[in-house]
Amino acid sequence: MEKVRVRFAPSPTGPLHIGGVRTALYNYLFAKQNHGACILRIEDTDRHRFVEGAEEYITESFKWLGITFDEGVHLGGKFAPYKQSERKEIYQQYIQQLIESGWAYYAFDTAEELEAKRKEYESEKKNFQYDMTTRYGMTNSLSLSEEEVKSRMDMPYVVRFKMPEDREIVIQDLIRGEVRILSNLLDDKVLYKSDGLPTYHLANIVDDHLMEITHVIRGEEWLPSAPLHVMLYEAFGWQAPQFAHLPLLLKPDGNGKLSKRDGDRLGFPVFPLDWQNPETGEFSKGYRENGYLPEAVLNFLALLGWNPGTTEELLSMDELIALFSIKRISKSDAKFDIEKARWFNHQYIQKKDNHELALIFEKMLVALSIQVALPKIEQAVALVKERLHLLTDFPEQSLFLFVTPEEYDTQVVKKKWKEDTPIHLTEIQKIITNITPFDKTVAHDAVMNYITSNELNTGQIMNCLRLSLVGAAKGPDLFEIVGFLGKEESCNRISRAITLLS
RNA sequence: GCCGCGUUCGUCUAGUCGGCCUAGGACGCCAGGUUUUCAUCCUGGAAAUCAGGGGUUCGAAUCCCCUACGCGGUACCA
Repeated sequence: MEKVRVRFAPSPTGPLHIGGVRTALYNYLFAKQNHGACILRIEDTDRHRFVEGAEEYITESFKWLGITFDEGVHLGGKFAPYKQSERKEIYQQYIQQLIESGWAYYAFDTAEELEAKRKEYESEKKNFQYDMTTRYGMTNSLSLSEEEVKSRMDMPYVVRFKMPEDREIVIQDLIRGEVRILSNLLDDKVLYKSDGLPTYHLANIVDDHLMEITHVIRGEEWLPSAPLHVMLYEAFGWQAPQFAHLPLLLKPDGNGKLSKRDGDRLGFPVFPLDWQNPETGEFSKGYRENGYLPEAVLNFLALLGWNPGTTEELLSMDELIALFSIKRISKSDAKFDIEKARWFNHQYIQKKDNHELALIFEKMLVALSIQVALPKIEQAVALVKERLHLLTDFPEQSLFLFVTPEEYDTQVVKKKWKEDTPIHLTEIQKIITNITPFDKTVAHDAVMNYITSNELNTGQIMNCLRLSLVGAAKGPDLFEIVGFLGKEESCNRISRAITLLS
């Protein structure tokens, strides 16, 4: 058995959130570093919140990101099944054990009764909690006689944990150190629902134990229920795994957890892949479709709440695995910064092979009904690569290389296009035409020679030439463009500009 | 309300058990340079009195206490 076994256990209630991706990444890095196992478990014990397609989305996201699991749904493993809805019988057995040992009890209070109770307390500015102070006044196997309990067993009921009194529960957290809480403040959580399925708390503890999980690395939102989990391990007589509660990812502006709404509002993705909710039709964009490279997303995410202890920030997956350490995870929440994510993406695009990029861009061009041979695209990549922050920047950065400009930037025209411009451009066109064999360097020298010998304004002429070829005052080196377009197309564009702008 | 966790430049963070921190790096921002254009790139700069207040100490961002603020939790959701 591996000495380290971790798990990522999402609930299929929607697309995988970017914060979840980071949690999964940390689990993955920790497992790989320790030659352990990383498990993917689906926690689908809430039937009401189940969303069609969410599980497939999660799987596909990890596939894109390059995070692999050693065991889990779709993968199998020695502790299968890895989907909680397929493990119902297992939980029934364990909840029975808890009832028999006196750690849990049946409760018959209906949702309406509980709601009424809460309202009642609320009106007195108090908070109702199903706990040691109230449980004997409620309808459960603690307050009812054996006979009464028996008679109610064919009606819906839940099973609650009987939180022990006067205990100081200590959680040893790998990130936060010791966290202490008094058991008297805790409530009797429902472990088993009336629909025959366990709640997260029960299923989670049973599965982590059965699957021999050694380290639970999860979001800080779980810290408040960690004492319950610790007590459950005690109730079962099991050794608890080690805990590490991760700081949360916060929205870039203001406060609060990063949510889908923030992404929509601020215009950046919060999910790895595009997602459309099958029920509401609501659409959410993903990093993949927005032109991010998975390695950039991962690198950026890894550094949100963790650092290697050096000033190096560009880290490959292998480097992350080697360098990762739970000790270096920070305690405080991190605000999400899409600008830095863009910067990482820019860096990774520069590292990426031109041919690989060309294959990606070929599809984008096809989608725009532009057919270009792959070697030509690769050539274009070499020209515009360094100006790309997102893969999706490619079309707008390179379109003029493939398509003759339809319009000319009016600002530039106004500023640079003079009365004698057509005369000079016509001359330059002749110069270019006469170069055989055609060569961009020769073309450059010849044009420069024309400009200097006629004592012309270099910038003004060059900008007009650029305007003719590109349609705007942007783009890579002018003669690289001329070289890319070739003699004929370059001359055609010059003619066209002269006609349209004079 | 109650419980828990947290608090260093706008943001991500460094700051190994107090002294080398007149607080370092990165993103972003600003300026200059390179480029006949734009972007990239290079150089430089502004930017945190270390949340505030008390201690302890020769000496504190680093230790202790209090306060404030932020976040999380408080469901038959995970």
